[in-house]
Amino acid sequence: MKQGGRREDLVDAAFKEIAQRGFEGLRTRDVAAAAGVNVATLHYYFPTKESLIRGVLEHAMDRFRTTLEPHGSPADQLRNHLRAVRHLMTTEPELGVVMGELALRANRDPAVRELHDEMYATWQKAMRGLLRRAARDGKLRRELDSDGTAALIMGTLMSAASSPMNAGGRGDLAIRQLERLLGISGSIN
Amino acid sequence: MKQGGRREDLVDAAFKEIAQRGFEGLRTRDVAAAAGVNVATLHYYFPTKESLIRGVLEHAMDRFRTTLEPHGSPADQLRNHLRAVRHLMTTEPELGVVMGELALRANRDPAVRELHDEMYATWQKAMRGLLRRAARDGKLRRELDSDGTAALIMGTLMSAASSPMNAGGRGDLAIRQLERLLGISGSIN
Amino acid sequence: MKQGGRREDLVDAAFKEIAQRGFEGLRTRDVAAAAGVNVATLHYYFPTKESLIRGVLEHAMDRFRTTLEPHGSPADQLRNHLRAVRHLMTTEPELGVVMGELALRANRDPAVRELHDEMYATWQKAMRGLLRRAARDGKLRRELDSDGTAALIMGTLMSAASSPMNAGGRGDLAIRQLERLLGISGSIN
Amino acid sequence: MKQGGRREDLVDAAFKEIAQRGFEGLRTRDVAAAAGVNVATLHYYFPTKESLIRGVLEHAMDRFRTTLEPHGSPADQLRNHLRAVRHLMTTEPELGVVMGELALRANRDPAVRELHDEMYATWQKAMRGLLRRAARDGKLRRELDSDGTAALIMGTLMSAASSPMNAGGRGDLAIRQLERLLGISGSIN
DNA sequence: AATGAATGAGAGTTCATTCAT
DNA sequence: AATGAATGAACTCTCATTCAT
Repeated sequence: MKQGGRREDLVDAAFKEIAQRGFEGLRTRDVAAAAGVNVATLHYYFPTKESLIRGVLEHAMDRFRTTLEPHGSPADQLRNHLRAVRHLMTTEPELGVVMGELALRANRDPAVRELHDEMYATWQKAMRGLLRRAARDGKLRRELDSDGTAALIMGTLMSAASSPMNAGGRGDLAIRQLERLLGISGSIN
Repeated sequence: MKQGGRREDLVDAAFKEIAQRGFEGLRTRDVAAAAGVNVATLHYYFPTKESLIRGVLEHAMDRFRTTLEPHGSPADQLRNHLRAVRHLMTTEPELGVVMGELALRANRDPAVRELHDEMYATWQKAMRGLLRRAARDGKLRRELDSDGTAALIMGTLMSAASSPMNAGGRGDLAIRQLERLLGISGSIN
Repeated sequence: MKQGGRREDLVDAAFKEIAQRGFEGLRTRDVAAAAGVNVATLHYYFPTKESLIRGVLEHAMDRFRTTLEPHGSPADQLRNHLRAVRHLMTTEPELGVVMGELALRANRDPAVRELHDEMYATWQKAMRGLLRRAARDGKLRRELDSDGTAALIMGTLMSAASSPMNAGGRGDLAIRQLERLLGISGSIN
Repeated sequence: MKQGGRREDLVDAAFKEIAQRGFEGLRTRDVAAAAGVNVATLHYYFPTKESLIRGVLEHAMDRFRTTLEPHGSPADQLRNHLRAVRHLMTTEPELGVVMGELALRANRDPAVRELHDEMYATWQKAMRGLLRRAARDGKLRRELDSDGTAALIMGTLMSAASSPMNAGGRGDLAIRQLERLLGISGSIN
């Protein structure tokens, strides 16, 4: 599963570090140590700490994108999407935390902001497409075909993924309720 | 509007600093300077940086609590509550960011975690009370009287308040849509 | 026994502090606290830390001088003197430590050096007087009537009083042996 | 004479600094500067100030041990030992001062205490061995074969080495007198 | 490609001292 | 005579970064 590659190792280590201690507690030395190399080696691959962080964010977003890529039967995609997040929250709680850190950082770091907005735009477009198609198929009430619903879903998912309110299993209450409200709380579960 | 008090000044300054640069960028020296005092003075009031942060968080949560305290006509309380957040997001975007930082930090700092959970529990209790009474009054569909709805509302509000997705005015799309879904998108707007 | 007096209280507190933590660990705040007053009050009585230290040293030397003042029967004075130190070591081990600190500090602080030398000179004069008179009375071998013996006695006493080698009761071994060597290990014990 | 090695340089510099200003006046920056490196470099070798101090103490005790290691003809060892200290006092007065600081610090710092006691025990054992053998050879009065004499010698030596009473050449008065009393004031001088 | 050693620029914290009251 | 509040200067320690090897 792992195929080495110093760069990847370093990004992985940094990812875990951020998930555990936040940007606040991110130390190049710790990352290097966790990856089993010298700090100087880290700087060979990532000239600055910022560049390392950028690497982590790209990686995190890739992971997010990949996992959430709608797939499966055409009409169930929306349902699947939400379910995928519920699943992700359990399997990889770290990802949620890192996404949260990313979101917060986007507020003040223009470079991160750009990454964030790009990802958000992509997501939103996909989301809207799904909603529209679902509505057209009669699987969704007409009035839900909107940017508002996309925003609501995305907000709920993000907060579910990153907030400590959701630790301890009761995390997906909100998502489930949203599914019910949207009328897509599929039989398949 | 301002009534002095070094302690308050320092907390205010730290609050703004966190909102602007995150915990990551919080520097005692900058806080002190912003409050117009020497660093040593800061440490006279707050022995450690951690204690200053705690001060800020308590302050932030107080502010949040106060603002969101449901008031006004009895049946409209829920509506008012949501509206208050929408309003808060515009007036004081900083508060949202700080709450976001708080939430993230709660994931790794037990002391913060405690503060967070306490606030969350209080809020949830209030929320559920509101939902129940609204349902009893016939203003809300029966099936919405639940923990899930409370979680959904709170998640949406939090994410609306702290995420950069919502900057630039389109922030309250999600909340509005939620109101519509709940059937409380009151004529009063 | 205690008749108040802020100055004395402060000196006492500082003395104890030095005995416990050395000059290295002496903090004006701690001294003030131990004396039950504010730091500013301490500075009212002692404008600088140095002046407080000076006060402590004078106090310590007074205590040393007083205790060791040869008294009692004329010929036994020497014996009594040594015995007094042995006694002092048990009763007030703190005094020894402080005298040790004083001696060390004298190496680099001219003001302390002056105090130290003055005390040393006085002591040495008294010592020599004692030795001479004891020798004249036939209580001491002639060849011991010298500066060397005085130096030996004083060195032994000082080291016995301040060195951790002597903690735990086995401290006065050296003094006893010295008494035997000098032939004054009196029947009175 | 000097063979480099940053660690050694730093220890040397710290040693001199302590001799000159005491623990009280020991500043990492000064030590680093004296060794010609940045403070951060000092912390590269010694993570904390305490660890640097420990390094210095070990070094000092090594130096002490080495110098005082009894060598030369078997019966003269005792004499040589005392003479070596007299010599050391003139050649390296700093060592005495540092040993004094060490002794004082041992009173309150358990780690230092351990070092001190260990060295003391070693020394005492060697001393007693010497005394016994000298007595057996008939070079020493029988009644001197004791822990008391060992303690007396050691106390005298320590105080001679570290006390300001001994500055200015008249330092070895006490040792000489002790030699005379013990009857070992050898013709060799 | 990798590292041990080194560093400049801070960071948080401490402390003797001052001053208005 | 006493204090709470304030400060400048300094201290130890940290960290991203560089560089010779």
